[in-house]
Amino acid sequence: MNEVKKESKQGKIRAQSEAKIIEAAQEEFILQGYKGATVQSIADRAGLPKANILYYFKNKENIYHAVLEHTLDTWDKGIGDIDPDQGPKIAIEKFIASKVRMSFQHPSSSKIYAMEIIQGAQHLKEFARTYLRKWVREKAALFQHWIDNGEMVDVDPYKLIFLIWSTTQHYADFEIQVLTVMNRAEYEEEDQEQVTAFLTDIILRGCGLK
Amino acid sequence: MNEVKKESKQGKIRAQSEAKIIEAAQEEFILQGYKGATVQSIADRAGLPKANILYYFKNKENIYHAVLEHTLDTWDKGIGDIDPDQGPKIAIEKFIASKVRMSFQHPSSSKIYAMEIIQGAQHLKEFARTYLRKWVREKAALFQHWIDNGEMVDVDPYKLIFLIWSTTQHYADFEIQVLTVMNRAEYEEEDQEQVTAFLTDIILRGCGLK
DNA sequence: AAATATTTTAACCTTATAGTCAAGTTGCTA
DNA sequence: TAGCAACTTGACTATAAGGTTAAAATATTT
Repeated sequence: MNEVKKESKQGKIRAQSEAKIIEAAQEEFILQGYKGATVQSIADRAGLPKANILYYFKNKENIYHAVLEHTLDTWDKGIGDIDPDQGPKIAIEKFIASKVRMSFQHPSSSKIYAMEIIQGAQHLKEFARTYLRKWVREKAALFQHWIDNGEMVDVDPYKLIFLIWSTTQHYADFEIQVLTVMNRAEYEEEDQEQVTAFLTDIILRGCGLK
Repeated sequence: MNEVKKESKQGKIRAQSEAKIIEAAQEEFILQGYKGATVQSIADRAGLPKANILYYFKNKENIYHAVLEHTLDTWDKGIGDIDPDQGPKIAIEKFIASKVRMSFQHPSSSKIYAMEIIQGAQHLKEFARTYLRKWVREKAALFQHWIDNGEMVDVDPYKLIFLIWSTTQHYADFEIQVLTVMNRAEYEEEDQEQVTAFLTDIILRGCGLK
C-alpha cells in the first residue's frame, strides 16, 4: 500500500527525467550502438549532466534495458489483436495497417528492436522464446484455420507473418535507404497511406483474397 | 607496370591475412557494433596479435571500410541482372531466388549492411545516392514497362522492389528471431528452397502473375 | 649468400569513458 | 518553518582500448 503511494509521489520529477533519458538514449543507441553511445552523449542529448543520468539509472546497461522495455511496450500497445471472427481479409488488413502505422509513428522503436535481433538478441532471447513464439503460434493457427476452411490460399502462415513483419518494418528500419533511393528528404503524410494500400493490395491478392 | 607485379607478389601472405581479418572483423562488428568491436577482439577471432592487425590496416576505421567493401562486393556478385526480354514472371522469380540465396549463404553480409543502414548509412550514403538509386530506377522502369503493357498488375514498382528486398533479407537479418519463434536451432537445406517457393508463390500471385 | 623487403610482436603511451563521491540545492511533509 | 527526502552536479578515479614504435624474425630477390 505504501509502495504505490510512494511511487506516485516520487514519480513527478523522476518520471519526467526517466522519459527524457530513455528518449535520448534510444536515439544514441541507434546512431552509435550500445558501446558507442556514451553516458555523456546521452546526457547531452537529454540536456542533463552526466551524473544526473547515473542517479536515475544505476549504469548504462540499465538505461539500455529501459529503452528495450519501452520498445516492447510501444510494440505491445500498437498492435491490436486479431479478432478471429472477422475473417482473414479484415484480419490481414488490420494487421498490416497497424504495423505500418507503428513503422511510421515509432521508427526508433523498430530500429532498436531490429539492431538487438541482428546482434543476436542477447537481451530479447527470453522475450522471443516465450511471448513472441506464443503470439506467432496463435496467429498462425488462426490463418491455418482459414486455410483449412478454404477462406484463403494455402500458404505457410508463419512465413506469411514474417512477410508482413518484414515488409512493414522495412519502412522504419531502412527509412534512410528508402528515402535516398527515392531521392526524398523525409516521409510525408500520404506515404503511410500509400504503403498501407500497396502492401494490403499485393498481400491480399497474394493470399487469394482479392 | 611495376605496381601490378609488386601487388601480386606481396599479395601472398597479405591477401590471406587481410581475408582472415575481414572475416573476423565482420563477425565482431555484427555482434558488438563498430565501437564495441575492439581491435583486440578482432585479433583474437582472427588468431593474430593485435599489432599485426594494425600492420595490415592502418586503423579500426579502415578495417570497417574493408568489411563494407567486401559486403558490397558480395552483394554485387550475388545478384544476377534482370534480362528485360524474359518478362516479369521470370524476372521476379530469378530476383527472389538470388536474394534468398544471398540471405542464406551470406547472412553476415546482409547483417552488416542492415546495421549500417539502420544507423544512418554514414558510410553508404554515397553508394545509395549513386549506384543503388540508379539500379532501382532501372529496375523500376522495367516493371513499369511491363505494367503499361498489361503484363502484370498495376503496383508501384519501387515498393515492389522494397518488398522483395525486405522479405528476402529478413531471413538473414532476423535469422535468430525466425529460428527462435519456430523453435529451431538452425536453418536446414530445404529452408532456402521453401522460402524461395513461398515468396515466389505469394509475390507472383500478388502481381497478378499466377 | 648478401641485401632488401615484408611480416611479426611485445611493450608502451595517450585518451576516452563508466562509474563514484561528497557537497550542495530544491521540493515535500507535518 | 523545520526537517527530511529527492534531486543536482563538479570533481575524481580506474580502466579499457586505439594506436605507435622499434626491434626481431622471416621471406624474397639478386
